[in-house]
Amino acid sequence: MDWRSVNFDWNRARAFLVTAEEGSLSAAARALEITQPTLSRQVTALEKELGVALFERIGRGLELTPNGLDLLQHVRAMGEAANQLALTASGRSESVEGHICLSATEVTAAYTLPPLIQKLRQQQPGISVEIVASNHASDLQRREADIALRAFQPTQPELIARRVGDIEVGLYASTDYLSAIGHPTTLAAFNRADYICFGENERLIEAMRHFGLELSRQNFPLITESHLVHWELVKQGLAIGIMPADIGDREPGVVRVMPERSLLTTPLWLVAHRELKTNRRVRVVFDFLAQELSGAG
Amino acid sequence: MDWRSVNFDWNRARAFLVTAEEGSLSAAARALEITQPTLSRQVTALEKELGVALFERIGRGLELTPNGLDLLQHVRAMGEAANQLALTASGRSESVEGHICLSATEVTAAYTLPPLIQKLRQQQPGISVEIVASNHASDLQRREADIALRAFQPTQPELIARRVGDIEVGLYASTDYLSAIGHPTTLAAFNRADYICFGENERLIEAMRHFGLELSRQNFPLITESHLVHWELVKQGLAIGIMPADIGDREPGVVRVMPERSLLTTPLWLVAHRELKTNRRVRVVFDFLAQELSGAG
DNA sequence: GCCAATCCATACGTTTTTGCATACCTGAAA
DNA sequence: TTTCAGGTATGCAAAAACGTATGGATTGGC
Repeated sequence: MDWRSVNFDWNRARAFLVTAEEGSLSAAARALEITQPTLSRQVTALEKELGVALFERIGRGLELTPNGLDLLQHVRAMGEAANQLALTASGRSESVEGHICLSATEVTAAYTLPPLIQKLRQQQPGISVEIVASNHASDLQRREADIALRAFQPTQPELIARRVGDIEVGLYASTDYLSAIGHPTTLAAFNRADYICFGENERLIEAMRHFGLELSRQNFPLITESHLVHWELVKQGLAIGIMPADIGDREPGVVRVMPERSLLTTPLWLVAHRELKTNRRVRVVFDFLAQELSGAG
Repeated sequence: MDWRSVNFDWNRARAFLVTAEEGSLSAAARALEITQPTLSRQVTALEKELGVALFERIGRGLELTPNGLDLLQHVRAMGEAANQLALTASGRSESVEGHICLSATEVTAAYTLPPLIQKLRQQQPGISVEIVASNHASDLQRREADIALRAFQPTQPELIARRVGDIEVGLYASTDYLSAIGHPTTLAAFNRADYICFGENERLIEAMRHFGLELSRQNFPLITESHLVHWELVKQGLAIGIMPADIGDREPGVVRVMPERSLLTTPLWLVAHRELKTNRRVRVVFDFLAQELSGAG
């Protein structure tokens, strides 16, 4: 075969890809963990090598030229393949020692995972753990994490999932707050309380309606995307919030609202990429978490 | 976005691809125009970086491991995208000076192209020309050539083609050979002559049958894939062969067999990749050849 | 309108990579 | 068995790429 057209510096293509996606040389250099002058030279060299201007230097930053935009789709394809290569290669590694990245919601990351990770690290001291605490689902396909804990079953066929239990979610308030609003006991009384909302969470409002509460926008004077900030607001007596029962019940100064009624039960899924499940280290951590969460749940 | 899984040395992936496809480090190094030790170190470094053994060093050469085979498909995808990148980038170049690669059959390359290229180089001294003389169609998609001359219309939509004339093909023999077989004049007499065959060319035999000749395997004692060797055999009086009329008629000592009858007329197409046609140099050469061949044909 | 922040390009010393020469190995043929 | 051809790995000097430091330029906020 003729390899002439493949025989250019592929690292320069990578430099072009990340620069275009990140929008600036500096940001791309940070992402690739190299310095900005190096990346600048790589991109310039690629432009010279191809004989095509990829970026227009305008003021503070770069802008893709029409030619650069045309060429970007091909380096994107290279990047996708490179990503798959790295993913599959990781899946072939049989080493238990090394790094693993877990993704979970803030609450799970803050309250459920720490004791499990402590136990894991006693059993497997060679494994270092990174926790991505995020309330949106990480993209396992792009390997933003190796293993994710999610409240829903993934639909993508390239992901494998195991249901490890159910989380009962309840309404919680500090005793101070309940005193301040006069120790309500009826649903009608709770309809006049303040609640904390997570952005535009329709599912949560629907669950509350099903619970029996008739809440309007005025019931949500506090909004935060951060579940941990939300929990602090609850603990400090600003409003009523929601929490997994096993966590909320452990919190002194906070009590469950109408504990005899169930607000919401959500499943808990362990998810990993199919390719990565062939990696021994991922398999070990996955099975460990599955056993611990199932046993505890 | 998270670029960690893309952040490995892409040149090492290229080294892996070409080594796997070529079958040995030495061959791959020749293809990439680098030295074998360099390539050896790149492949070794990739294996170490991924933590996966790609090749098994087995005696005289390398052999892909099962893991290497799995990973090969992804670097193949990277290579395809890299190829498209280079192709598209070349198409964006506006420089007239530079190199261009023409593909044609041996006969066309040897007899039709030389005067045209001479004229082209007088008009455009900055263009250097490479001729790929091959009797199978070069893969313009993989850029084995920039422009091809073909006897048929390509079907791939990514190729653009222009019909530049028709080639009349006739049967030719040396006067010495015709004397030796007794100056035959009838079809029946020519049925007892010797002919030269190009491998398994059904189309040619069908044309001869349509011409009126009833030939069997015994009529083809000489076989060669090389059209030029074939022509030498004709000139040196070993058998009857075929040739474009304008070339055959110019050859002293060789005459056309039954010139009043037409053996075959085949179109001549100029073909280029759609992406490359936006390259000014390719456009210049393409249009030059189209004009010259149309005017001459 | 000025200042701070951010970004890109260039200069120079250092690190990494490459090419050359060479040693070593295997498989086939004399 | 010896020899030879073709292939892979290692030592060392040259070349290329990289990081640090720095200058020039523009945007956004006060």
